[in-house]
Amino acid sequence: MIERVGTKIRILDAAEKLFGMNGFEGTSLRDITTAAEVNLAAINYHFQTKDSLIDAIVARRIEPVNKKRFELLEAAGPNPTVEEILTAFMAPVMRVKVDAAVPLIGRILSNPEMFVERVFPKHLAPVSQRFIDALSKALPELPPSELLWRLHFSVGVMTHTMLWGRIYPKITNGVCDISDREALVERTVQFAAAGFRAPASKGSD
Amino acid sequence: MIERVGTKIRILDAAEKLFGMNGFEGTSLRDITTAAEVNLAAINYHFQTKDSLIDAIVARRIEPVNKKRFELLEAAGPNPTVEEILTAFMAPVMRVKVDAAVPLIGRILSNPEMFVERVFPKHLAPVSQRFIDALSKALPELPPSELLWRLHFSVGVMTHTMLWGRIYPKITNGVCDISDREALVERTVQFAAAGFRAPASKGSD
DNA sequence: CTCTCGATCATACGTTCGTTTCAATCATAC
DNA sequence: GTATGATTGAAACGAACGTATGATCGAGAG
Repeated sequence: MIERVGTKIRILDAAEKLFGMNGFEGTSLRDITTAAEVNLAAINYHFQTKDSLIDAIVARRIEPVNKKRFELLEAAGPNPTVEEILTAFMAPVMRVKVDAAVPLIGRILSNPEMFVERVFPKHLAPVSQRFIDALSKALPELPPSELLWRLHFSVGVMTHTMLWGRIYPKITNGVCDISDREALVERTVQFAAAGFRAPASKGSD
Repeated sequence: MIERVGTKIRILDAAEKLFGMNGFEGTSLRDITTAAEVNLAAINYHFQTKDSLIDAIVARRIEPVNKKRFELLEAAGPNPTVEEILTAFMAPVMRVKVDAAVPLIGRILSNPEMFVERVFPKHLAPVSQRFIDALSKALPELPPSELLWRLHFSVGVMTHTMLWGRIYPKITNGVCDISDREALVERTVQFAAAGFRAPASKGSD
């Protein structure tokens, strides 16, 4: 007898993959149940609504990432460098094992409405404050608003890379492949850290 | 008698605004015709399909931006600096006058499927090659693949900023407002230019 | 005036969506 | 065995979607 993994997990796995590939609005519950080989009503039975399903999928991937972020920041000691802070912030995202989760995270982070209403308040507000504190300690001469801008820019670097990882090699003849995640972490951290160390722009307060 | 601007332009304006706010799939033709105060059938009469309407909207904003990009790159002379190249690449996007077009451009650039199939081949392939050439001339010691990665990162900085400009101040108590576009250009160029000048990562070929 | 033709109108078509219903099924406890 | 509560199944609901249709409007030409 074939070991059949539970319906709930089958739905989560299929939905994660399809949401990542086609977006949240571009994926119907029927797409998901067909891929998961479960009945249509199973989604509403286990997750009530489509939005709740999305929340469950998001939580399943973001919570371990945030845990790892704190661990890495902790492990870097009391006075981490910019590179160490950025690595702690970015690496757990980029190292996500499940390939299907990579474009999904990109979708989440490039969906402002969903993010600001449902993801940020629940999952990211405490994380970001902690990292802002660490960065301002590592870069005491950088004005706070400029620091926020640059953290914002760094999130853009990370998000764009995850969202486009599946697509970008197609328009560059194979360059910019994201399969080597460790090289990716090094590249993004190096780029963002150099940006953080640039002289503050004149306009900042 | 009130001067009524043509139906076609009313549709383009309303659709641009709504697509920017709610995304392409999150905006129905009925939303658009209601906002534009035109009949539902007017969209199909003037633009045939929703996809064609999207193409028309994209073209209306991207073409002038690309024209300006070439002009700025040209004006920087035969050997532009990294900052000049990045300014030529980013500033025309960020200086777009129509406020509604800013989140729209963010939507386009954060929609890989649409972008790789419809926007990139038609509007951006020649532009990107030109800027890649200029950058590799300004940074001859940087391996080509690393240069592509960093251009990719820079697009992420730009895209994320435009997409989140409307949202970000809400979660930072007003910081990171994009209304001062010139300051924004300076900030992003400074950040990205520093990233480009970082030493090449070990993994690059 | 009448004719013409692009533009606009109300309305409807067929499809797909998220969600609901209720009967059928399964595992477990008694 | 039977009873019970959780899960799955087939089918349908109303709503919203993109698109199509055919009548009507209105300005310019003759």
